[in-house]
Amino acid sequence: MESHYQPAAIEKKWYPYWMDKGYFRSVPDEREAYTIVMPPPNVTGVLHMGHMLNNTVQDILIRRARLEGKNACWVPGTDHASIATEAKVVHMLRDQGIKKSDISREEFLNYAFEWKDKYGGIILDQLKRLGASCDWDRTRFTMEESLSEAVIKVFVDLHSKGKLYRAMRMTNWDSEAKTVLSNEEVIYSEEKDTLYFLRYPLSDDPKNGLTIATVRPETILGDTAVAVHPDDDRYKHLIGKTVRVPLIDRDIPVIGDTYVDMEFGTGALKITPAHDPNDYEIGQRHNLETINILTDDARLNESAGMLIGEDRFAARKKILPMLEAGGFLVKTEDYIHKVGRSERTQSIVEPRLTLQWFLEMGDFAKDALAAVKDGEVAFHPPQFINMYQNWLNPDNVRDWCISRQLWWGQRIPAWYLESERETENPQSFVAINAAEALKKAQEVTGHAKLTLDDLYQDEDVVDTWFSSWLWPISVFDGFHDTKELDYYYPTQTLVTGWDIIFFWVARMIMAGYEWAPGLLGKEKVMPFEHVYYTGMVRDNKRRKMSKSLGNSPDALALLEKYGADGVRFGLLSAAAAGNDIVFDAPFDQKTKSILNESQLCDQGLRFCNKMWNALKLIKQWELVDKAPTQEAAQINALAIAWMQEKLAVLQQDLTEDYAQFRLSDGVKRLYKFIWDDFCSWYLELVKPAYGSPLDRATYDRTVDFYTELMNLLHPFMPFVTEEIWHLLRDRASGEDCIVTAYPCSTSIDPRRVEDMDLMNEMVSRIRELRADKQMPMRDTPEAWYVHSEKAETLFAQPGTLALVCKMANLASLSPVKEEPAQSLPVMAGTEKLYMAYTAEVNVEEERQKLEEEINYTKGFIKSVANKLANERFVAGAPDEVVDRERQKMADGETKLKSLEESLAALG
RNA sequence: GGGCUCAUAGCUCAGUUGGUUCAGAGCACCUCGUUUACACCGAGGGGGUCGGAGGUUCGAAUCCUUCUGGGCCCA
Repeated sequence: MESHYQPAAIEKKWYPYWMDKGYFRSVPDEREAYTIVMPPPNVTGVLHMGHMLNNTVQDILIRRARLEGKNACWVPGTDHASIATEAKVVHMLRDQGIKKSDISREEFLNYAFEWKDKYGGIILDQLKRLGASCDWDRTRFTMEESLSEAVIKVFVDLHSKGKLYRAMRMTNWDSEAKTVLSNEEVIYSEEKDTLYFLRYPLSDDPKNGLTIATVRPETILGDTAVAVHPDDDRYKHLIGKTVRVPLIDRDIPVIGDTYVDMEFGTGALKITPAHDPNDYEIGQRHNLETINILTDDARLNESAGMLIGEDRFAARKKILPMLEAGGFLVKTEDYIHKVGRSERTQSIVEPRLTLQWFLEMGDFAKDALAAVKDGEVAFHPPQFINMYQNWLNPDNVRDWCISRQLWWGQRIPAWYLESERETENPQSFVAINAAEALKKAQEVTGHAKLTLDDLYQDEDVVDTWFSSWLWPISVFDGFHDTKELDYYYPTQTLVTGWDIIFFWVARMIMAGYEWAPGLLGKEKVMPFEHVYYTGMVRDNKRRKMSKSLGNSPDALALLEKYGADGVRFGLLSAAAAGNDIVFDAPFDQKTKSILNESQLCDQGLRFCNKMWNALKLIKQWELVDKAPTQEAAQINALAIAWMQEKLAVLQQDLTEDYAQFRLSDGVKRLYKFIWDDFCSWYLELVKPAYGSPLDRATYDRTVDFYTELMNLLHPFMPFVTEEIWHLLRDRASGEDCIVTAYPCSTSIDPRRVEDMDLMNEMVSRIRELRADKQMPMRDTPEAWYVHSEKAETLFAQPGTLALVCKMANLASLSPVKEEPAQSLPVMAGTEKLYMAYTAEVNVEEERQKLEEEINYTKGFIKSVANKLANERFVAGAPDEVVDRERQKMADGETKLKSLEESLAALG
């Protein structure tokens, strides 16, 4: 056997093996289903730390369910990611010298699908390296035919229910990509700008006027009012009058609105409803005219009245000297404010009114909120309900703009009359295809002779979330056929990041309650029972790890270096549910780039090595039928009984960890158990003396224990556990760790643990004393214990004395009444022991140590006594707390007595 | 501006209805050690007034108020 654990070869071996055996495959049967749908990563994605964490968690839950004998089904897939993918394809085409505007929609989509086929599966292959046990036969893609059909069906359904409408809305406009951006596609950051102070003369008294402050002087051409605070003494007399917009001499009213911040700028605010979201709202309140002065690529249009055709920034440069010449520019100030830029093109986002499809969210939000409040969908950790509630309460919820000006996505199934192409809000005909739309158009207009040529389809596609909100239903083709949906839905657990709690989680809940009842004929059907939120993976500066920042280590490099088990351990041990995790990959100061290193993952790899060596130890023992000595037999019996008891408790604790989704605690618990309890204590207990063999019965039990531990650890670290599981015993075909349910140990007698804890304490204290006196390992001194009820009960059990001797390396341990000559005392809890010590004792040093401990113990007793003397404590605290205090008092006094005796004995 | 969340050892975090005079773990650091599974190891050790201030309570890391400082969402 290799001296060190080698993850690479072992991981390469098991994954294909599991696949060949079909262990990841799920088909409906009579067993209980445990279903997880993977949050589909973007087809453009490459594996990053967030994916690894998220999918490790899902894999743990699925493997655990599989081991519990459930029909575990984990559905993988990818998301078409409209904007990101379209940007990638546009970029690729540009590299080939093809402009998007030069090709047709169909041609573009061909290129896009080609791109998807080539790169879209990369991330899924990377997940295999991590050990993800998905049912790959079920891999879905949000743009494939069945899932797209579902999107269209749902759109038509919502339209027929009257929940869709088309309206002008202030949207984030990317004037370079010529598309509306969703809020999450806009990145805000502080930028330096200039605040221009402009004077607007009063219409009826041009010598007077008021001064406003703006960072966008070119937009004055779209002004339709100036607003002041109604309580502002400087201006309130002007409300109702009109002022004149500089350069174009348009008269606009001065209005009063409490939105205005009197402290900011001059306290007077120019209102440009077409180009600012807040101004738009104020405009709505005061029935102001809305003048759009920009084209879709952010040039001034005819409505501006001047500088027509100039880009918005060029226009700003040109208008300033004109304002200055006209005496309107009062002054300028440097100004730092948040500017929104397009995530894709970096261009400054232009607020713009566009005609968009909207979905009414009021009823949806109500249902989705109720589902979580009533506990039908449980959040882990539960505090995320607060955020969810905040999002969905009626005051905050906003209708969902679902249209996107892109080609890559499901095209909106709405048709319009060619004859109304230029009108402001043409009537629409929504249907699952053009033929149906034509029928509708013929009916509605009364023109039976309309042909397809008289109609044109909406150019836009729906938001990607409008397909992914159907994911838990559509991956089972639920809108087409409910055979699989009946079995797998509702799914059990959704594992995702809290950053998409509203975009995705809430919307899936909405879709679930909207369509699953009709499809399945059930009253209320949630898409999942539990939502487990993982934290964001951040770097050591607490920034979210992302490709654009370059602060994420290379996932594949980490897998290479530490093995999948090591990385899984590292990620998970740092990841308490919901809390963000700071990943420890260090920065290289020279190159300023992140290193593909991690102490946490290294700890995981070392853990694998520890287990590997424990296996080596067990495998090298020589076996005989009967233990060579009675003492060995007795020690082994004690060790086995203890381990059995500990394992029963471990199983209970782990069950609780899973129930509460405390997976990080679970893996740490196993780490401690295997390292400390199993390796450092149990294996040392049963380890035969040098040159001696081990009895076969103990060996078998030891292999049983280790097997059980591998089963328990398997969901967390699948590869190393499968390997060790197989090397522990010869296995029949079809017998594998991944599918072998573990037997349930039951607790027999908790005293076994208490007794062992006491012996462990004694051994530790003696080892400490030996270390303190620098006693070599080969020395085996005699030792004694002082009579007490506890000690007598313990040592009456066969093998206990031998056990302490073996572990503390003592020649003997026997009862004693007086302090033996040439010995040193040691306390283990309330029990006193002596160890033979023949070398010179530094009396002064020993005295000082004892005095320190006596002082401490006295202080301890005093504090407990104070507590017990307090009537309100004795009366108010629960009985068990008071009893515990009394026990502490008694133990403290016993200990104090022993210590004082030792001090006296020093002379 | 509204809301959520966090602050515990040098670092990253536990601390589950308030109850030990030990506030835990891992890593890092220091000392010692090659004892026949493992130096990717073992045995020890240093290191915390639980962000500050006030309050409730017999008792507060834990509950309340407030302040400070991070992170995030929305506007």
